[in-house]
Amino acid sequence: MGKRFSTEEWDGMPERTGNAGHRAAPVHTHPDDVTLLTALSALADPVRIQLVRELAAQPDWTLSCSNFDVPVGRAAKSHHFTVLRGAGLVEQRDQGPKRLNRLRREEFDARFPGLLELTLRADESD
Amino acid sequence: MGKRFSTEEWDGMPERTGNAGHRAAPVHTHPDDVTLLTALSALADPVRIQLVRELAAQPDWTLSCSNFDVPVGRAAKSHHFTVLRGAGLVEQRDQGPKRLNRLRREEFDARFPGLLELTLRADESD
DNA sequence: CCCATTGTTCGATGACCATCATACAGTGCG
DNA sequence: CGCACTGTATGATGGTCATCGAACAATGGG
Repeated sequence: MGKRFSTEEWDGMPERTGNAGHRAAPVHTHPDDVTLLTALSALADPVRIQLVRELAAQPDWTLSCSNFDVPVGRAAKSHHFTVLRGAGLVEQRDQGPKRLNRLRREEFDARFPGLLELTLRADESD
Repeated sequence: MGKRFSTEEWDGMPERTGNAGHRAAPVHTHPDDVTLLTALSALADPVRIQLVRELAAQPDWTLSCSNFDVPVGRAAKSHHFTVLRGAGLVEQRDQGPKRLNRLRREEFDARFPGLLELTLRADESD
């Protein structure tokens, strides 16, 4: 399992570290490189729990950041996605001006078995 | 300076909730009444992770608070135990001047399956 | 080539939290 | 009783973090 990015064929892309345009590619952290403390801290926030749940409720690569309905502004939302990437929970891919998201289910669950399932359980009020 | 309990007030108190002495019984929260956010927040702290692990490494009711080896003073340690009780992770029982501890394995695991096991896994550096 | 959309960065701000030192209280023992 | 031990409460402090507004940048469409 050497590949960390889904090296798909989103357009004829040159090198660029898997980035099609001139934009700085988002910094990702593989779950294997994530600490338990980091993972728990990332999920110990109501907004981020919400983001993860909304993300899990839709197919991969269908939601851009602006599509998430959380009660914070753009800046804070961007910050939360940075945290989620740093915890190995979310992968992002640029498509045009948008940044599409994917929940790293398998990888994260392999590193922290059960944690994601626990977070996605429906019977949680807050 | 704040309000302090006088011995007289407490001498008149009825119902000491299963407490043998005159000391205020520790406030417990059952895991069923605990929010996922609360549980994750409680475990998203290096000192508390350490406390839970040390607690899990010994038989129930064998460790008093002072027996735990964490790099904080008594006051902070007491605070951490309050948080752990509030998250349904720890149960405490007074015995003499000491306060003995027990990890609520079954109950907590029933409420948050896998979370405790995840925390107790040995291959975690920080 | 302008421009709306999307997302990031930056500085500031306020809230929360972990920690400490200190004072206080309960317990049991000599 | 007096004392050592154990844990809690209080108030202060410093640090981290979530949030915002505003400025900036990238992208693609008219």
